[in-house]
Amino acid sequence: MPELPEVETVARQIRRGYLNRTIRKVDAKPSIIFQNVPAPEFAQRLAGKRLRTVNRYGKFLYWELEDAVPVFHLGMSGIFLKDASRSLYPQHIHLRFQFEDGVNLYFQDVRKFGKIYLYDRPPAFDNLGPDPTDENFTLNTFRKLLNLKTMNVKTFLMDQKQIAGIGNIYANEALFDSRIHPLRPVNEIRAGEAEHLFRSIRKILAAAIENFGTSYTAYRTVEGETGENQNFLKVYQRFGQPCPRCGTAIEKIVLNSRSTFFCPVCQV
DNA sequence: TCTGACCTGCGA
DNA sequence: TCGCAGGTCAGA
Repeated sequence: MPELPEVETVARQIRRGYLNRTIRKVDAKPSIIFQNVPAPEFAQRLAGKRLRTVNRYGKFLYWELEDAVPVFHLGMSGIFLKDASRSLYPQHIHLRFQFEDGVNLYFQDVRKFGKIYLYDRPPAFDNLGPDPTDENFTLNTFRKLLNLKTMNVKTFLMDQKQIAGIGNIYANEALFDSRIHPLRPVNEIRAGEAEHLFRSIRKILAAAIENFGTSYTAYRTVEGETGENQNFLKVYQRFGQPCPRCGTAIEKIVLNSRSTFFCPVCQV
């Protein structure tokens, strides 16, 4: 699934439905998605613990329980579901959390690119750049990040070491909104353009969160519903369709093995 | 900095 | 059968 808006949607829904509940039991299928502890140990260490906080940094979701902090990265196809009967791929459910009062939460990941870690305390995420929804992420910080970089701007936006949370959909959309060509070298972006891009990133991500994320393929909310933001995308997956601003056909190129969509007239 | 590898499902 | 899909790594 999942870029920042999808993970944020999931975090909010888990917070709303599960916060302060105690996990009675965890069923964990052995799987390559478990990174630093095997599935049985993961299950054993969470049993009996109360869910105190649900947090997100970039594309990472993490929970705080008494002395255990599970960290989830949803990869390309990881989703949480409260009702297993809403799963289209029950054979790919890796985790079931049984909370008190018979409430369940399932983790499904068809492609198994997701990753699950277990720590004693919240990680620092110090290998990641700033989260663009954080209030400490200012235009000034953004400008400093852009300086001295020679990579193209789309690669920059998707590089989690630079900024944490933006993936292929929202990199395309933010560049369209700010009228910047995806291949522009970062250090050649002018001050006014940098400010426009900064505002576009915040605006695009906020709107996507409002719309419960983008369901292009696998992503579903915890309720099992599709998001709604796919109805508002301007360029992503719109190759050949008219640019909503100027009517020119949207172009598609491959950049770092990822499809990249832009308007060849509006974006310079 | 680029490419392939990791996985599975789907549609052309 | 092939190419492609909201991601990230290791290794050339």
